[in-house]
Amino acid sequence: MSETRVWTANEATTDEQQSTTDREREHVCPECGGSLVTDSEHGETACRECGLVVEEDEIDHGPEWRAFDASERDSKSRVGSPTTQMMHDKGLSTTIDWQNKDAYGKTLSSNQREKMQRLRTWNRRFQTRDHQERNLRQALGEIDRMASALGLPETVRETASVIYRRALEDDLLPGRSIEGVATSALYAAARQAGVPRTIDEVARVSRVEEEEFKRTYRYVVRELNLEVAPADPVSYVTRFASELELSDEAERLARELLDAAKERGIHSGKNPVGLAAAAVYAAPLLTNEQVTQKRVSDVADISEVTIRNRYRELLNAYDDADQAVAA
DNA sequence: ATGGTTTTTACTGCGTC
DNA sequence: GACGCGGTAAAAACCAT
Repeated sequence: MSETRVWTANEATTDEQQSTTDREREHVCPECGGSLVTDSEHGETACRECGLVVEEDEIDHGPEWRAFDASERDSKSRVGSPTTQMMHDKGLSTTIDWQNKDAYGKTLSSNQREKMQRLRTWNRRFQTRDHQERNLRQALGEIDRMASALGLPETVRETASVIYRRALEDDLLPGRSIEGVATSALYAAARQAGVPRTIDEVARVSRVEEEEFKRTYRYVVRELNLEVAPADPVSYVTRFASELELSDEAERLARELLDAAKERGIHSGKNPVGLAAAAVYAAPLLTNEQVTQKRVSDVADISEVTIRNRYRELLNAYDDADQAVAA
């Protein structure tokens, strides 16, 4: 899988660095041998004779947004955020031309020139002062986008934006990416709201690499003294169960297993996601549904080994609890 | 930096379909 | 023979100090 990606990447670079002779060769129509003419504006090369369009859109007009799997995400996430592309000029802000000409190309009177100069000054001030605003707006846009992708409610987005603002005010941004901090804010907010998403889930919809995300998250939590309690394993059960298409009975059992484990204090120090994964693996065993460790491992992003270790503990704790009840 | 704990990776053997 | 499961050892990641 990664083979393919590397291959593609290599192709792309060699393409870009293609020698002029190679380019020359491509200026002959493969269909009729006629000469090709390139319309650079549209990045389209067509044959003058037969009209065959050889290459459409060879020029990259913008970033690739969509990633269809993990490896594509890796290769595409290098692109920046939309706003770096959309910076003021492409967006809504106005730029005032430096030439002292009006719209018809006539030169302006000295009176008008002074006026324009003042406008330019204000425009520039406005734009620089706006820098923080834009930063914030982009971050909030990112938070919104990711929250939607993760199905997180409005309240979580609000919490996330509050966290982000605090990070901004405390000068935590210099040295980190807007996306990274935005991602971290959202992850923290979701956990605080009791609707946690796994690190993998969040990383999957984020534009930053998982490593950077985790690093930034730790940093933000520390610097802002955020109080983020360990996630409750139960809060993952519903999602995992539905992804695995478990019966309601099994899902209920999974919660029960976790409750039993909680009472026995199996928890401390263990990854809550691992516990949840183990529960949604163990529960269907008891209800005679077939779910493989592999499937759970894929859904929860937890290794099969960990699932094995945890689910034994879960079942033991459950049995103990049973006996306690019976006695 | 360090040490202790947890998780992952990689490899193995065993039983079943 | 592939698949699911289980165990193990060593590496890696994580966390508090």
